[in-house]
Amino acid sequence: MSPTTTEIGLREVLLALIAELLGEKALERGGIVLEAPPRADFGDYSSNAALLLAQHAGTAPRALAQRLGEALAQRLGGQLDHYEIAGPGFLNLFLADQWHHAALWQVLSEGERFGGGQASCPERIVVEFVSANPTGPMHVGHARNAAYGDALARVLAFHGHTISREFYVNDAGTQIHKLGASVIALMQGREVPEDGYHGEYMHALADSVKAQLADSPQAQVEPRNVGTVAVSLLLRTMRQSLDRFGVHFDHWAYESELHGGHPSAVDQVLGVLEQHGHTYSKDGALWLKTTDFGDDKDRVLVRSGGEHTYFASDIAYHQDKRERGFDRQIDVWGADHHGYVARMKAAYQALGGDSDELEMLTMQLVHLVRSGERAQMSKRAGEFVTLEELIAEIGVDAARWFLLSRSHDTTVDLDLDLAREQSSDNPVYYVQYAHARIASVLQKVGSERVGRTLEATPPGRAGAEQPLEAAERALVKKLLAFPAEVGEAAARRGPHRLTAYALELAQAFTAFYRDCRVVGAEPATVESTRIALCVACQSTIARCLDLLGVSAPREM
RNA sequence: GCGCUCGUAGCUCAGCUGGAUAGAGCAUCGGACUUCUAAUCCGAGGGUCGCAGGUUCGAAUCCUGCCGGGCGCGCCA
Repeated sequence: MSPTTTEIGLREVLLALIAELLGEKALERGGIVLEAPPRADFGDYSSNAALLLAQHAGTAPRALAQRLGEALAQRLGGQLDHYEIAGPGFLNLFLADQWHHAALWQVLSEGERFGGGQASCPERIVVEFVSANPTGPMHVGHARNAAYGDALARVLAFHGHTISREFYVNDAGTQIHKLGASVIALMQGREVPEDGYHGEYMHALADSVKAQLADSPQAQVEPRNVGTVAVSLLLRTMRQSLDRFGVHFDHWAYESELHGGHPSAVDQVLGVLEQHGHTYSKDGALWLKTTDFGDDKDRVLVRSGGEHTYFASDIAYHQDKRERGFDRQIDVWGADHHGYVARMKAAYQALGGDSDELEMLTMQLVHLVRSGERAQMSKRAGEFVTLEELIAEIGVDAARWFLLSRSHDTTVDLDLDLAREQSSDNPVYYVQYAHARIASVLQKVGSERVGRTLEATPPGRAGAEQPLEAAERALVKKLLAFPAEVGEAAARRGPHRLTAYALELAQAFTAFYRDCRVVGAEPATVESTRIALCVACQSTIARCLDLLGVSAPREM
């Protein structure tokens, strides 16, 4: 099959022509795009190449566009219907139905791989996300973090990278002591200390800890010990919740392990920093000179009392990830951590790392909206909406979809009423419904007929001469946009783009379904083309939903 | 006060490494149902892209200032 059949292929042809006409150097000028223009009368694809290269070529933009157009028309032959020069020098391409047919079969021939594996430079990437403190249940903010981190990991993996998902467990330090003290207080029927953990879940937790430690009364009064038991119980439920949410981790990294051994990982990393002269002592504490690397003040690593700060553990954890050989580290953090980015990047450089290899993405807040009113989450224990409650109320699919439909750096309003609605007003149901509808159509067609269509070799794929309906062309083009969407979603760390794309694709299919009957279409070649469209569209919708972690039901 | 971030339709948000008449969903209004799943579809209205300058052939997009919202500024985690 000719490489000119896909959107990407077209771009390659165009670039090759430019190199031939103007020399390789012309391509060094970036920004040349070939994209679906905003209006249909600007053609199927449009390029700004002439605008950008006119100066280099020493000709007027429109004249250069004309040259490119002529050369392209010669190269593409019957696949190009015609081209136009528009505005200041845009080259607009109007592709023939023959091209659309070829492109559709190209999509089908790629099968499961369609849109994936395009990363030009595959990397080993560790994505650390959620990492909720194991001192209480996860709330809606964690749900967003989980949905985002997981979808990002899926997108990056599909794009061609090797991904490890990690959850960093803060199971050391004073908070565990506090948790233990709080549980002990409850077990003994006392009030929870002022600075302890309150909240409804603590009572059930205390009961569970008590049951676990029933046969060792002494162990029930040691805060650190009780805290550790409580953490393991909480972690178990967190893991279960995440499991139900469709989020799985490859590795659970425990902060406590960074403190074990002689010397511990933390001690070792402090040694490295000291050795490179990035630390100093002041007021009895050990400081890291993060200001040398762009932070606005230096940070404490070891407090004057001798305890390590959380920061010190975190540096050790990032060093550990470096030593495990990842090319890139992505941390997905809560909104309240954004002030932490500069110091962590500084520390990473102090370790000898390249700060570009470390990306810290901070998630903005989630507001729940119910009956048009914002249900603010309170930080006060016990009043937040938990991940479990969110799943119970709107289900995993809707929860993930809505949490993922916005960019991670903007606050999101989650409308619980809309999310729960099972109608076309609800985007997630609309997309799933399109998928189920295709499954139904294909079932009506029959697997034997579908198989016959897909197995036909190119010459047997008659129908390439059949003119296409507008809705068919539009659907082919929407399908072809998928690889670029995946590429953008991966490059910009923005899986939310795929929710928008999935909706557009579902809309394109629905328009096609309205205008073009599939089952029994005459002649058989037309039916074959439509079956092919259904198959390609179904698998692309399914792929999109899978990348988002949303199910793609075959019937609804 | 300092730092980061956001400000786009009535609402929630895309678009932001500069491109043509700024998009989607919801809401509103007007239409369509002897269908391959109506859990649907078609159409319409709705915008000084916070404000003001600057850069240029061209700015929602880049730069500066201002206004407004959010978050963070500990030898807490």
